[in-house]
Amino acid sequence: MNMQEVARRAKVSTATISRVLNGSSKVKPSTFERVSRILNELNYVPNTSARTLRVGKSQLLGLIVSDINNPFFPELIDDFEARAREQGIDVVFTHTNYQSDRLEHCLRRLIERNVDGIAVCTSETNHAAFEFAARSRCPFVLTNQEGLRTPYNNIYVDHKSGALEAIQHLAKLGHRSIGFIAGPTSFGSTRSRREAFFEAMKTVRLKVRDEWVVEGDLHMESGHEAMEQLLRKTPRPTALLSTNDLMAFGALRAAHEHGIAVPEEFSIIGFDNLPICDMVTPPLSSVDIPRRQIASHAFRMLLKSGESRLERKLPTPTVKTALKLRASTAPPPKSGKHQR
Amino acid sequence: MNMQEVARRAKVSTATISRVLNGSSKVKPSTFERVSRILNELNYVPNTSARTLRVGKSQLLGLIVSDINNPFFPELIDDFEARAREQGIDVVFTHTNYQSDRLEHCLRRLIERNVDGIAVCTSETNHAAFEFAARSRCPFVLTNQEGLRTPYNNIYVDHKSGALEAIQHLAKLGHRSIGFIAGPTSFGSTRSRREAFFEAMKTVRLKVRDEWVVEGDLHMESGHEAMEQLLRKTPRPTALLSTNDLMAFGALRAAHEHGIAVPEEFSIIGFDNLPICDMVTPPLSSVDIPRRQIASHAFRMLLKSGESRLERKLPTPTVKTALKLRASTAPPPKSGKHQR
DNA sequence: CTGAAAGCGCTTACAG
DNA sequence: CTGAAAGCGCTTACAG
Repeated sequence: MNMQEVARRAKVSTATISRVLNGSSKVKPSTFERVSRILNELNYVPNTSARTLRVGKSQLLGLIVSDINNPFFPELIDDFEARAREQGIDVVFTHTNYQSDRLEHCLRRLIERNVDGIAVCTSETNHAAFEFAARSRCPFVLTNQEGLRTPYNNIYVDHKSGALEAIQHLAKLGHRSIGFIAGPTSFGSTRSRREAFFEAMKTVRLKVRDEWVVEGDLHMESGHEAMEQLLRKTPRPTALLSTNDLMAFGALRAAHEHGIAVPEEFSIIGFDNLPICDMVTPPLSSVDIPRRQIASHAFRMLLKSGESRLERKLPTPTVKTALKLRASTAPPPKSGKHQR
Repeated sequence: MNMQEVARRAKVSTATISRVLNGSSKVKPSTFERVSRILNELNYVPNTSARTLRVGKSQLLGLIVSDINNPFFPELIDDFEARAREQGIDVVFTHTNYQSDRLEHCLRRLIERNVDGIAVCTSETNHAAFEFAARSRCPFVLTNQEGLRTPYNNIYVDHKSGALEAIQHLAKLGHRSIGFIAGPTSFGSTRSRREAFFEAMKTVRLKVRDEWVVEGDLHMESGHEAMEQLLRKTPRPTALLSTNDLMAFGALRAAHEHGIAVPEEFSIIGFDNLPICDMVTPPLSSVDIPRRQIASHAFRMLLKSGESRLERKLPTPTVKTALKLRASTAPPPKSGKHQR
């Protein structure tokens, strides 16, 4: 059932069918009415590929994330897709599994599909891939890939605001000995969280002890192990900030296993503010990354750089992180080591 | 940069370009070689819309889920997408937010895109929508929507095997008083979990007390409330099965707040086996729904019903559920009510 | 092994 | 307000 067929049955040209389909105002109301009815009766479904080929726009956006199994992403995807749907735009979704070489492949595939724009929400980076995308003229936007000065459309996530809030909160509770579970240095976002921690400690005039900075791989297990390491130190910290929530959950588990009560004997703050923070015991305080805001910015930027066909870079929005307080922090125990 | 342009530069026809692109064997090796090189130099990206229009197949599959924020779905999406990628197929992803009227809209949009098939992984049902899809001739497969006898391609999830394992496990530990947190009756999957619970109880010859069956809305908060209701009963159960993990987490939280130790004083088993089960305290035992298996079946069935253009229904695979034991169950306290 | 040509199903500038 | 016709960028049956 194509337009030809409909046109024959309605005794009009395909041009008129097309006009009715697209709600053109220059169709005589009675014709419009009649064609609409026939369209419905025939259960006509237009062919988007033909339309895309003709018009050059697909009403499709691409969304690339690192890892759909990471609970950080669903809300971001949700928000992006909801905004797209409002505008009658579909979303092709793909993920790289943190492999930067897959990024180029993903971009290419999306560009072949004539997507109108691509949001790249990955931890890993691949400049060759970005250059390729730029050459193709397909609008794209990076989230938290780069600092403020990059040639590409970009959204900047300010990790400092949230890290400072977290450290200030701990300091105000009386903590002087604060550890950090760091992430791999290969990702921009984990690097900037590390820097944010150091800077915040400086701001509140607390000394960072190198042996209290332990590196994990972002998974829960490595947080568990990092916590065990921290607990073996003498002296040991009375609180910690973790690069992400998953590792903080591991730390929570380790504390529990060692009979250390959180928050009474040890305070923990995560990073990400995953929905699961409400489900663990105690509920985990965490620095929120405003994923929905990020998604909305990305969507708007793609829309804008698509419509205006403009080549120049759009202004880079900055989104702030902020501490979401739950129940995993308290004043430090009276005299750390001798407790119990 | 289209094929015309490449053809001119390579001094061959577009037919030859197309053959090289598609790896046809009937091209003279030297020509193949030369054209390939030029293709690379020119950074040519084929136009998939044109190809789809011409060939009638899009190398695109649609995937519809109810709710991406539900941690049940990411693994399913992951598996489906991974299999698609292996075959050079992209996935358009969309979700209904549990609104059955959105289902038809989603299907229509995917069909307009000429997707080669659609996997419908939703809780809600909409028969009008399925009929519409069937009329369109676009292959689609439902997961756990229907029983074994339906005109549509379908994957059957056997909740009984897992529920029985769970109840048998509790019975073997010595539990005689087992409650159930039910889900809404509007979803097929929650209905069949309820039936599976009743049947399992019958099998182990335990009586179900109506006042120990409490209904929730699948969210954590309602599990919390359900648990509080159960704890107020006299006599009260010593264990419970929950229709899903999220509500079981709520129950866990409620127990904790009321100073009831899980599993020493109360055993809890969930349904879904979400990755988060490992992150709560104590780790939650849960009936696993083999989502990756479901996704794989769905993918294979779409591939098959696409290639053979066959109209008849494919055989319905059955996937079994099974208990995944963690740490949230133990023998009941010696004398339930008088404990402590 | 290669090319000329038709045609997939739309939209739109143009003419009336 | 409506239609005839061109053309978007591919693939493929056909001819050579």
